[in-house]
Amino acid sequence: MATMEEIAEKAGVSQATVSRVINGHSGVSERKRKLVMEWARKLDYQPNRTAQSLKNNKSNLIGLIISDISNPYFAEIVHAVEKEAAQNGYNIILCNTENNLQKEKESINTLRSRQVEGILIVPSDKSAPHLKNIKNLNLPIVVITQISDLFSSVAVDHAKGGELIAKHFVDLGHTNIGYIGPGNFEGHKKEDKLEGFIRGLNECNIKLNKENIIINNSDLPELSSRETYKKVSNYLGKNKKIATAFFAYNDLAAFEAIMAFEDEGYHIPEQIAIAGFDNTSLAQINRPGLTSISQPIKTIGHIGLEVLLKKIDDINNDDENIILEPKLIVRNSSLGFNFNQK
Amino acid sequence: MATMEEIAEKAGVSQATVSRVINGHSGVSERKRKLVMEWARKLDYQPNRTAQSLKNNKSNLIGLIISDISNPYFAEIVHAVEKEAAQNGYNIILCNTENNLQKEKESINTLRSRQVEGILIVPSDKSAPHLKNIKNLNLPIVVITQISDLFSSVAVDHAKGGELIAKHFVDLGHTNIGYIGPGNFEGHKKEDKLEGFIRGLNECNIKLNKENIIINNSDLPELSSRETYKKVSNYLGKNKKIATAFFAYNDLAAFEAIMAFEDEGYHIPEQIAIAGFDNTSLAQINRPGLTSISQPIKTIGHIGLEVLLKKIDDINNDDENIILEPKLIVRNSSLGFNFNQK
DNA sequence: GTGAAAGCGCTAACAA
DNA sequence: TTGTTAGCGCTTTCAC
Repeated sequence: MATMEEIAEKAGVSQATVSRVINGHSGVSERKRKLVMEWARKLDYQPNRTAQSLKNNKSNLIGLIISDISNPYFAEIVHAVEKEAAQNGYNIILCNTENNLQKEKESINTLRSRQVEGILIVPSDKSAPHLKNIKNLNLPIVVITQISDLFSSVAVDHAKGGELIAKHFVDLGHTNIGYIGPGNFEGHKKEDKLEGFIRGLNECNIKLNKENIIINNSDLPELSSRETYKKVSNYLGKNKKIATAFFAYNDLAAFEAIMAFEDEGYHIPEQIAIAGFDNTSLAQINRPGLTSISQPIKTIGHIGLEVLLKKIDDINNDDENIILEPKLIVRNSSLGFNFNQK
Repeated sequence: MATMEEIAEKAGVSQATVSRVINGHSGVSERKRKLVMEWARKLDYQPNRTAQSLKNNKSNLIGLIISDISNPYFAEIVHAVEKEAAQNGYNIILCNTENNLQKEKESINTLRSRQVEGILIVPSDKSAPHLKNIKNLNLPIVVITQISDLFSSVAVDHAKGGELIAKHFVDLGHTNIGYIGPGNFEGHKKEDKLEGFIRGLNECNIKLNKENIIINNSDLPELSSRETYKKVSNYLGKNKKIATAFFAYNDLAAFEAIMAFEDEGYHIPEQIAIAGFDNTSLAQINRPGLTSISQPIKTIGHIGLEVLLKKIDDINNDDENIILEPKLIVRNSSLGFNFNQK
C-alpha cells in the first residue's frame, strides 16, 4: 500500500506536507494541495491506522466480548453495538468466549495488547473474581445485559423480569410452578431472574418447590449441548406431580424444554404453560408463540457504547448502572393452557 | 501500560534485552532473564501489538464482513470463524453491512487501513461491480457462503440445494409449486438457489409458473423489515390458484411467509407445504419443524479461514472454489401436507 | 507555506 | 552476552 512518503516523492513535496493535506490542515498552498490529492487518489492511498494509532496513542478500537454469539439475542447485541460503534468512527474486535472463563481472561489481555480504548463485555459470570483484577487496570469497561457492581453497566432489571413472569403465571391461576435454568441453588452462580421469580411468587404466597427447579449450569454453548433437554427429560422421568407452568431463563432453553416436554408426550401449551426470556425472533416466529420478557436490545447497545465512550473520554467519570425496564410479551405458550384438563 | 523501556529501566538492562527475553530469544544470561521476567510480571506487561504490527508489517488481524449478523445463520458463521481465527493467533474485526453495498465498500477500505492481513466476506451481492476493483489490490480475500468467480470461495452448492427442494416437492406429488425470495427475474440479481430450483423442476417436467414467484429483493435486514410478509400477503390477495408448495430462499423468509399464510387462513403444513434454506436453529425448534437445506457451517468457517491463511502465506496461491454438499433435512412443514383436502 | 526532525513501542541488524 | 541504532508510517513541533 502506498505511504505518505511515496506520495511526497511523486508530488515533489515533503512527507509533512502530505500529512497536512491528507488531514485537511490549513496552511498549504492550493497548488500543492491539489497535487498531493491527485497523487493520493492515483495511488489509492489509505492511511495506515496502525501507524496513526501508535503515534496518537488512540486506536479507535473497541473490544466486544460476548459469551455466546450463537444465541440470537447476543447476535442482536453485536449488531447494535457494531452499528453504533461504526457511527462513532470505531471498529470492533470481536471475542466469543463460549461461556469459558479462561477464554474471557485471555480475551481481555489480547484486547489490551491490541490497545483497544475500551471493552464492552457480556460476562459469563458477573461475579467471577478475575473481573476484580481488571478493575484497577485503568481500562474503560462497560458491562452490558447484566447489572454490575464493579463496572458501569447497562441492562434490564432481570429480577423484575422474573417477577413479571411469576405474576403472569399466578394471574392465570397456576399454583404448581417450576423454573428451568442456572441458579444460585446448591452453590451455583447467582441468577437475578430466578431470585426475582421467587420473590414474585412469594408475594403471591406461592412457594417455588425445590423439586420443580431444574438447574442447568452448563457452560457449553446453548443449543448444541442439549443440556436443558436432558435435564428436563430427567425431571419428567423422576417426578409424578410435575408443575403446570415453567419459566425458562432464556428463549433457547425454553425451546429445548418444549422439545423435551413434547417428546415425553406433554402438549404445549395445553398441558404445560411455558415462558422464556429475551423475546428473540424465535419467540415470535414459533407456533405457539413463546411468552417472553423483551429486552430493548438496540437501546442496550446504544447506551452501552455511549457510556463506554464517556468513560474513554474521561476514565474518572463515575460508574453508572443504567437499568432498563423489561417488558412482558404474552403469547400462546402461556395463554393456551387448559385448566379444565383432567 | 508498561513498555519495554520501563521494564529495562527497572531491571537495569537495555530495552533490546527486554525484547529478547519477552520474545524468548536465546543469548541472554539467566540472571537478566529472570530479572526481566520478574519486572514484566510486576508491571503486568502486555506487548503493544500496534507497535509490533507496524514494525513487523504483520497485524494478525482478519476482517470479517457479514451482510446481516441478525440472521442466526450468519451469526453461526461468525462464531465458527472467530473460533478458528483465535486458534491461529488471529483476531477478528467485524463489519456488518446490513446488506448495504456502500457500507460494504467502506468496510473494505477501513479494513485495509487497519492493515488486516486478509478478509473473509459474505457479500451482499457477489456480482456487484465494486468487488472487481478490490481484485487487483493484492489483498487476500475469500468469499464464504457463496461461490465466487473472482475470489477463492467456500460454500455449498446453492443450486444443488434448490434442486433438492424441487425434487422433494415433486416426489411428494406437488405440481403447482412456488418460490419466495430474491431472484434474477426482471433484472434482479442472480440467485443460484432459484436457478437450481427451476432446473430441478424442469427435470421433472414441471414448470415454475411466473405468478408463483414471489420476488423479494429487499436490502433491509431480514426479520425487521417484514418485506417477505408483505409480499406474500400481496400474492395471496391477488391469486386464486395459489401453489401448494413453496420454497423460501432462507429460513427467516420461510417463517415470515408462514406467518403471512396463517394470517390469511391457510394452515401449514396441511394446506401449504413449505421449505427453507440454511437449516438454522429456528428450523429445528419450530413446530412444525421446517424442512430446510443444511449447510455445514463449521466447515465453511474452518475451511474459509484455512484458504485465507494460505492466501496470506502466499498471495500467488491459485484461487480455489471449495464446493460443499448441501443436505436436505426433511421435517413436517413439507411432510404434513394433506393431498386429500378438497 | 514548507521542510527537517523527533518520537510513538517495537524488532533486528550490527558492533562490541 | 549485551547495548546501540535504524526504521516501520505517521503527527506535530520547530525553524526557516
